[in-house]
Amino acid sequence: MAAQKRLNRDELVSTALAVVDAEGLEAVTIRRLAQHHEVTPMALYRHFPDKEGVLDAIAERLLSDVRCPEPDDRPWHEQMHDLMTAILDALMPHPNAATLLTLRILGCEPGLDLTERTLSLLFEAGMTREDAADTACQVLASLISLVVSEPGRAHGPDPDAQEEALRAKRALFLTLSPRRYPHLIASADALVSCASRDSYYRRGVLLLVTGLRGTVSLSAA
Amino acid sequence: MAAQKRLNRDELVSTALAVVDAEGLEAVTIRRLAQHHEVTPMALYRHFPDKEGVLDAIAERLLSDVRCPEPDDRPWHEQMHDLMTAILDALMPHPNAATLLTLRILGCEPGLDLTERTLSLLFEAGMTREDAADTACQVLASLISLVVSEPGRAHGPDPDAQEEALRAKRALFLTLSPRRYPHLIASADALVSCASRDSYYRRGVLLLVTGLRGTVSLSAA
DNA sequence: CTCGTATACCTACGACGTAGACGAAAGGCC
DNA sequence: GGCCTTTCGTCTACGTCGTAGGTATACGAG
Repeated sequence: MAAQKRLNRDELVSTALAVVDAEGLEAVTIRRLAQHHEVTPMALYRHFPDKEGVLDAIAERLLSDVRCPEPDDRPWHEQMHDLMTAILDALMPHPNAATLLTLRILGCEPGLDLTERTLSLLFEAGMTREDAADTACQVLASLISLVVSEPGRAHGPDPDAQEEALRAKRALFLTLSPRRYPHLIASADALVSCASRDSYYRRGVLLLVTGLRGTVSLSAA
Repeated sequence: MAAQKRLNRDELVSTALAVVDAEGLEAVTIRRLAQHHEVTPMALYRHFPDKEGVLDAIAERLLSDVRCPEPDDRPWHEQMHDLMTAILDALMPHPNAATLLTLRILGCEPGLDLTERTLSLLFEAGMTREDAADTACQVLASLISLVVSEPGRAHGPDPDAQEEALRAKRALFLTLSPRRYPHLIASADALVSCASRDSYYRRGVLLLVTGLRGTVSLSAA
């Protein structure tokens, strides 16, 4: 890839992210990253404490990609909708890496910012401290899981293997007993690879926002 | 642990699950499982195709622990509520293992059963095939993520290290700028370890069910 | 008793994360 | 320029991992 003598942390993270996107999380190894930069594996330890540190940095990169909308004076749920959409926009291109975020949001600055913003909207909606905390965690986690488990994702070394895996999955669905799994077979296509990414994510956000509005208003009553 | 000559697949899975629960996913190695059963590492390959196979089996075990309630003639959303609660009850004791489920639900029988049941309730609610498929994925993924990212979880080799990690996180929160993170600091306690597990999960289910009812009724209108 | 099959064992390989000591180069200060 | 300190990449080496390939044993059916 790049052949400079002086390593650069940001570029290391970029190639790490590229590897995750192309071949999955388990393809990220210290040795491979070093090879990409034509450098000894141990060189990376000048820039990261250990491999965990590399993964942490990938997570932070993803979170810092979120273009968090500024607060305005629209109702909280509209702002929440936009915030959630912004988060999804940042994560969607990196479904393999998104898994990393689940336990790392509160461990880096951009993650803290996002959480703060989410909490502030939930407070605005009238939630208590505890409810807001629990709910913020769930909302953020749900967004991540929406990306991670988007139907149609497969983890393989290369695109060929991934397509192959999809075909296999589809074939496997056809072998199921129609008596036992009628609904599953009816929705088979949509389950193995979602019909429209766009509507999948729009439904996801809608479900959460609707849930929030509903629970808030009934606890206010 | 057990010192029998004849290995037993179910018991292997049980000790694997025990290891995950106690020390996290990365502590599960072929060699350790073999050691627990006083056997050569290669012996395990008579019972699992490879390490992935072991993880698959753990996932399947978790899913088969779900005590799926029988269909009855209450409204769909009440049945959905109970189904979700049943799933959470099965996953809650194994937060470390729950991560495995995200990409494995559709890969084993108990997972298919659960998905079928979820789909059937969503159809009953009036959803289309595509909507039901997308929504079922999201609901199941959200339940899993609810468990995986329950506030207060830490991953360490032993309970001491985990408690230590919690203390560290709490301390880190106190160093945050109150100007920049007012809401986050206000909810700090609940974020680092949730006040009441019970209400955390109840809120989680409520949020989803409310969201479902809301989106269904508005698409019907 | 015999023989096929299932099971466990042994040996060995390559990839991984990373500790520790070392050398070279960059940058600040006179 | 000359020097010194800090930074950064290199080298060597260790222990652990997953697992391929071949071998030994024990059991059940004929």
